[in-house]
Amino acid sequence: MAPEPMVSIGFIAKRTGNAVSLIRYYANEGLIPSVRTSGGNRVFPRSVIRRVSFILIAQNMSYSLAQIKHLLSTLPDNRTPTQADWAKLSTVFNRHIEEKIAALTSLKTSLEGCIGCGCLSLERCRLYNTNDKVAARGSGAQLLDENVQSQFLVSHKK
Amino acid sequence: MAPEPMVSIGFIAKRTGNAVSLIRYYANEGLIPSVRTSGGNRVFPRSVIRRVSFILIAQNMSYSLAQIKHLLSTLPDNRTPTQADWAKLSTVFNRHIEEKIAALTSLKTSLEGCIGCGCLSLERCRLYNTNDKVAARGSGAQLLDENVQSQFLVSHKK
DNA sequence: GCTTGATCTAAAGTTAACTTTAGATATTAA
DNA sequence: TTAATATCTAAAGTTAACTTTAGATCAAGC
Repeated sequence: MAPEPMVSIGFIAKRTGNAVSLIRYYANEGLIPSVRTSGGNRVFPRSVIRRVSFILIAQNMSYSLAQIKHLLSTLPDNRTPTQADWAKLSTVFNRHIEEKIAALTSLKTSLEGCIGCGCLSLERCRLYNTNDKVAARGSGAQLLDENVQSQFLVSHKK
Repeated sequence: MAPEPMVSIGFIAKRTGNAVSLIRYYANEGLIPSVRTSGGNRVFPRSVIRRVSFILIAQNMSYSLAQIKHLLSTLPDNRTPTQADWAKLSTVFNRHIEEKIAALTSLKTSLEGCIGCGCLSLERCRLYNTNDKVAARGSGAQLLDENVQSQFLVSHKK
């Protein structure tokens, strides 16, 4: 295989629409691979653009950087990821997306059933499978559990 | 209407599964209404349980507290929200859920089409409508725009 | 060779969303 | 009434995810 062309940090920043400081931050955090020029500047394989874009998408899905780092660890650091590498990662990711869609769909149904109508009964309102396995933000945030959602949907019962 | 029974901060905390400090924090931030006893302790209408639960659900959907405060502003502060009050809020919220589901579905389709298969062409991969109107975290986080996602999905093109 | 712009490091600053602490008062239960 | 428990305030601390700053070096074009 031909060696992949290396690009500067500014190039990555521009191509992904981010600040240079963010790319440097990700590099320091070990989220994206880089090597140094003889002068000490970082250079990146072009494929890092994909990696950064993946990070942004995953963040949008409420993954923490720690979780993303873990996800990305299935990609090789020492060579450019192949189609197969990305496909493997994609499979895991896809399952998370599906779970998230299912959770939202369930939440929507519950809201419609419980708030939209005049329903006041716990029996009809109780959620079954609304847990969101994906979202979780480090310290403060908790996963919503069934308990919480039930209370939201049922608390009008005196 | 019979006056709604008032409950303590500890009661709200326990019922919603949160720390007392969080309930106090929300009260201070104006996210939930409260009044004081003669001694200075906060007391809440029971309906605040719903409100807190709503906050947790909305946070799980990546709303910031500022956005949630805005959403909740359609609920009356001076009286217990009626079914109709919640239904109105629910309508807005429901639309956001639908948008989010649509965005995730689109992302999923794109991932399957672009990464799962051997597709390398920009034409077949480009996303059209994946913007997520809901998520946005104050300072650091950006909305994913079409640009970023395209780059992720297409960057293997040399 | 020189100037200009890009990049470097290390450390400090920022924001959101909380929690923790300390010391004081309120409330409840015996 | 008294002890135990709950709550209060104000201020400081915490964590994640960044950005900003300052002063120095690198790299590119003329």
